[in-house]
Amino acid sequence: MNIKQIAKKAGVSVATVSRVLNHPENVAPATKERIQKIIEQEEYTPNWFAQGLNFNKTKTIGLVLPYTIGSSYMEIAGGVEEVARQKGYITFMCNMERNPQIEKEYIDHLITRKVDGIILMYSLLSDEYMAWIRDEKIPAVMIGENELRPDWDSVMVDCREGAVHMTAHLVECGHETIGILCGRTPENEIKSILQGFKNVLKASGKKLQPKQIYEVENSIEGGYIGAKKLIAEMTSEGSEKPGDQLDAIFATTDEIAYGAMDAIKDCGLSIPDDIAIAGFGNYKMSNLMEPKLTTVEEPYRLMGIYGARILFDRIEEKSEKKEPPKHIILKTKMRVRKSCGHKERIGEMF
Amino acid sequence: MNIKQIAKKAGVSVATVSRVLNHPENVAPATKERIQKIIEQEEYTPNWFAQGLNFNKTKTIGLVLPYTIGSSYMEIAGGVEEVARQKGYITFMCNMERNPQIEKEYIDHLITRKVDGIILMYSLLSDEYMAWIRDEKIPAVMIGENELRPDWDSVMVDCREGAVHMTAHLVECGHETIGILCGRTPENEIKSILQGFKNVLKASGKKLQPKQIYEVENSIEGGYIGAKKLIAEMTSEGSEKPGDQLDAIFATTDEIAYGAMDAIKDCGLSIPDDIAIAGFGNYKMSNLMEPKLTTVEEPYRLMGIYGARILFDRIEEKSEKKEPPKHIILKTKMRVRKSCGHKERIGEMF
DNA sequence: CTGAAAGCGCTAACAA
DNA sequence: TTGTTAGCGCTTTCAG
Repeated sequence: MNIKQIAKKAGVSVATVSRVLNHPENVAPATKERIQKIIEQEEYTPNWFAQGLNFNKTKTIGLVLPYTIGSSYMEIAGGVEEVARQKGYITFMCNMERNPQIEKEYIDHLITRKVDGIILMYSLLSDEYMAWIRDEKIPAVMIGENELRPDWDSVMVDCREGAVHMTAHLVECGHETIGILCGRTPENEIKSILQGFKNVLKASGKKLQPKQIYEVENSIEGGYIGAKKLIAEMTSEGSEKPGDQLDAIFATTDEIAYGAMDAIKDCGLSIPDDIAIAGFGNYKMSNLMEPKLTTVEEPYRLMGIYGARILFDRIEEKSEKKEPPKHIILKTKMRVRKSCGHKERIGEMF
Repeated sequence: MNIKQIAKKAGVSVATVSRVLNHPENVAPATKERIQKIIEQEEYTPNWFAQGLNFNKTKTIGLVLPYTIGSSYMEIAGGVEEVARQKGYITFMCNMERNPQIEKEYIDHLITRKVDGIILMYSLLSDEYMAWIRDEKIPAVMIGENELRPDWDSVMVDCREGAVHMTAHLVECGHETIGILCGRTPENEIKSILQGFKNVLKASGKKLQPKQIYEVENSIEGGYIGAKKLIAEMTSEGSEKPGDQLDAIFATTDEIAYGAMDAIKDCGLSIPDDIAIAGFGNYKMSNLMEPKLTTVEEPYRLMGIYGARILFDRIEEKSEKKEPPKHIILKTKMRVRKSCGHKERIGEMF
């Protein structure tokens, strides 16, 4: 059923039908009602392409994310999707598998498909490529970058501060030698965690040898392997107790922490008495680990919601006066549970 | 940049440009190359809407899912998305929040947007509504239905068999009284699990009172609350040990099992000595629980991959001769770990 | 308040 | 091999 047939059925011209769809105030009430009834009866919906050809708008956004697994990503995605749905938009899900090549291909697809806006989660794109997106004049917002891109709207988390709090907590719990398992985005996100970690250790006079810092895959397996290596590395020669030189492990991701916990247990060690463990993210399961994982909560869903709101503000923005880029920095929150051995202050801090 | 401008730059008609795009074999090599060079230079891409208006194809599919959280859903989604990407398609993610109203709205959106096909995960739609989708002549495949819809392509899991294996295992481990925590899709999916469970109990002469069967939200919280109630219900009057009449809990979902484990521990009970616990799904974390969770593995990713393949077969199918609906039934796999107290056969069964 | 007709960018049938 | 032109379904300007 197309507009012509509706027009014929109503005994009017296509222009009039189009008007009741787009400018109903310019149609005589009687005609309008008659046409509306027919539209309803026939379940007529304007052809998407024809409308697009005229309006160049799709009520569609693209969401590019690193993986489809991983609760943190999906919570952010859920936040985005919720806002989009409320606004009447529908969302393309683009799983780039943390591969910049795939990310680019997807963005090409999105632009070809005339999405009204794009959200880039933990993007891997170079600045040159971003410049190209800018040229396409399509609104985009970045979520989860850690290095600020001043030219782009973004939502980030103050990971450095989170790491500072956590490291301070670890020190306060009496841990002398703390190892760190760094995973996550290849280049940037761990940087600030590591920075916060180092600063606090330095300030509190704890030693930090290079071998205490370990880079791992951001996954349960990565955490397992990394912890095993770290423990092996931190064992005195001839000691029968593995990891005797290590008091605690700070994992830059809860997922890594899960794997590390498994590894510690596999070594016959107890958490937190032999080795304490701290995570980052506060994934849903962290509260069910044994012992329950002390971690830094990141407000994932909120990141998605804020990101989407900024995007829709841009989309609806009158193109004449563009506001300068917005940068939202969200705070983390300590979740002190049992895995770090803090005796008194179990509960929530900060 | 549009086709007209390219044509002018190349000194040819738009038809010729269109030809090098769609039927390059019908263009003289020299002209073709010249035009291609210009297309590349100008980074010209045909207008999506104009093309759509002619082809009525979008290289786009829609994926409707119950939630964006929950590793099982996202694994299925990941499988779909992978196949779609390989085929050059891009996927709309429609989170219906397990609400049939939202599901319908999304499907309307998808149809309006002229997607080439739709995948419905754990759909809540009535048969009448499905008939309406049929009228729109848009290919759709169902993933995760349990009641077979003979008219529709579908990928399902043989949950009944999985439940049979698990229940048999529980019995074999020596558990007399087994409670079951039913969650998941409101109406259908648990049905066959429950059926398998009942059959085995009956066959092995175990008792099964109504109070051993408990319906819960399909979530960690649901599992926690449900287990608490179940335990309370199954405690002898005057007993100081809660749940003394209960030997094991079968959760129809790993998520429910997680919550239940937490509840059991909170009661001061040990797993599996006081109460054993079994799950269903084999989510990623089940291997990290303490004790490690014995569960029935569902091949989630595969469900997505198969579903997508069927869909693309349909999409590419010559409309003349339609093949009859395909129904793929995937098998589950036992993952015997520690939470059920089986002493000898730790490892994999079946 | 309504209709005729041009145009959005592209494809393909038909002619040359 | 190439060009001309009629659509695809809709919106909107311009007349009436």
